[in-house]
Amino acid sequence: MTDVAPEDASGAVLDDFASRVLDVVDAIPPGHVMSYGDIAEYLGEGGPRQVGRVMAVSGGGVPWWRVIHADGTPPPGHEHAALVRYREEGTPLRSSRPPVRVEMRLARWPGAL
DNA sequence: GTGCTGACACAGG
DNA sequence: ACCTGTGCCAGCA
Repeated sequence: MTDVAPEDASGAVLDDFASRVLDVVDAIPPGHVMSYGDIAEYLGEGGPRQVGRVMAVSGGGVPWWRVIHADGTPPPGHEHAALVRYREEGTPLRSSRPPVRVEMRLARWPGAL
C-alpha cells in the first residue's frame, strides 16, 4: 500500500523533525510567540537554523508569524503580514510599525504544556 | 570531502 | 538601528 508521507500545503514532504516543529508551532496560542531557538530547545534536537529551514520550506501550513527571532523581530519579507496578525491577535508589541518587534518578555510561550 | 549559505543566537563596535 | 565575527546544524554545488 501506498506509504503516505506527511505533506504541507505546498506538497512538500515533511520529515520527522519537520513534523515535530510544525506541530509545536501549531500549538502556539494566539497572542503568543516562540523563537526558533526556543522550539529547537523544546524539541531537544537540531538547532535554531534547522527550525528556520523547516519554516522556510514547509511553514505554509502553520501560524508562521508566531515563530520569530529571539529578540522579537519577525522573519524577513513578511514583516507586514506578521504585523497584521499581531494586531489582530493582540500580541504585545514594542513597536507598532517597522521595524516591528514583539515584546518577547510577555508574548513568549513556554511550550505546549 | 570541502566550502558556502541559511526565515538563528549572542557579543562587540 | 546596523554590520561583523563566531558557534551550531543541515543542505547543496
